[in-house]
Amino acid sequence: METTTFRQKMQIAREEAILEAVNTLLATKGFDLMTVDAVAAEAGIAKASLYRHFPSKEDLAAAAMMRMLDAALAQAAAQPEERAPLDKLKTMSRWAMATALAGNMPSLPHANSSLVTALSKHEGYLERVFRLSDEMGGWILAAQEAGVLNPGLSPQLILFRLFANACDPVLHFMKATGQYSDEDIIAMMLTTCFDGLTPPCAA
Amino acid sequence: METTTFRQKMQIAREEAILEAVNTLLATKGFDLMTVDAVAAEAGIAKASLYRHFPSKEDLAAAAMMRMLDAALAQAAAQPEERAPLDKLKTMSRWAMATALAGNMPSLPHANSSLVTALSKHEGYLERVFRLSDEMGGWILAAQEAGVLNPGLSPQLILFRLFANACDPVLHFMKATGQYSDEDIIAMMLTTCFDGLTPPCAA
DNA sequence: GTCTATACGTAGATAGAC
DNA sequence: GTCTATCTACGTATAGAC
Repeated sequence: METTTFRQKMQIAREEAILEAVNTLLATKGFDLMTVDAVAAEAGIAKASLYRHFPSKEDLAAAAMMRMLDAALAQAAAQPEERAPLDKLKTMSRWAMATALAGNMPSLPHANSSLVTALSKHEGYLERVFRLSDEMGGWILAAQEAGVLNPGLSPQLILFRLFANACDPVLHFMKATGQYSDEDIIAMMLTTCFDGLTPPCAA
Repeated sequence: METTTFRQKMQIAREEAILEAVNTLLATKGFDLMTVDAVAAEAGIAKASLYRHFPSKEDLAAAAMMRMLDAALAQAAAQPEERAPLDKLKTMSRWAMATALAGNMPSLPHANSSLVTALSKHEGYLERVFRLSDEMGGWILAAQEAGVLNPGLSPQLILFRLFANACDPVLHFMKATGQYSDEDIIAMMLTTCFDGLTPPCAA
């Protein structure tokens, strides 16, 4: 059975290369402007071969999104048990923004495209989204109970805002000024997200 | 000269109808998925006639963006002189989010499309963006001096965050839950944007 | 100035050889 | 399983009649 196993490994490696290409292209050009030709070229494979691995452009993107969500879930799982919930949330947000600034965060189109409708029915994708939401949702509730997140806010709203950090255009605007390092930008985003634009408590 | 005047009025009315269609389609589908055929159909005009008014799809979108910016500038000009700078900023943000929730905020593609490159060289568009930025930038500085906006933050960052509110996906996520009115959502967005996610000052 | 009809390019997907 | 070559659909833009 060694042959089969080897072939499987090759297959997985090939698919990993494809998804890496999709990831980059989804991050830089977005789904609509990402062409399957470009994915094939970037992955160094013929387009027809690519379609042997993934049946459609939507499946291609869905696989890349799931890959990113798996990375996020791994980040979540890697959080030290003793870390405070609020710090877990900030760490997740930091990771997501760093990924985005590095050009490795695949982003969905805002508007109704074929992709969103496909994803909204995609089991594997939804399962991962829910799992990540549950985990972070737990931290949010804990942080609210601990009094370090505003208990008056809907946990859902907080979750959405944290998710939205990953694809916030402000990240790229600030980067485009050329005045700040990625770390600077992330720090500013975290400060303004959690503490707002108003001055800190006059204490 | 009445004939000419009448024709001009007709021309303007026709172009207004076209831009209204573009505005809606840009808001719902985005630039890439907006087809010129759809614009023509929505405006009740033949595609070839449409190209008599606007030389390209990019010009079409640029005109819609300028129309939106003019509306924003009108909002800015309509602010009562005596209103505090911070309230002027909030009013602008409220207007932008209400427009977005109503499906009337044309949004740019994040990624590099033909539109962004076209807009980045478009005089009329840039002039309006700068004019709006200057006006709001002045209010930001005043609010920082008054101590109601964090003086430690870059005014540019604050401006970007306010602009980003208009196209924040959280708006539509919250709307999709069906639990909140537009006013509720706007209030929540304003609170979290200005005061953050952490609890209010313990006073 | 508006229409119908069409040119032209391109993108997603497939056929069929190897 | 991978390739080259191709199909089909569609989107931007234009030609030419009225």
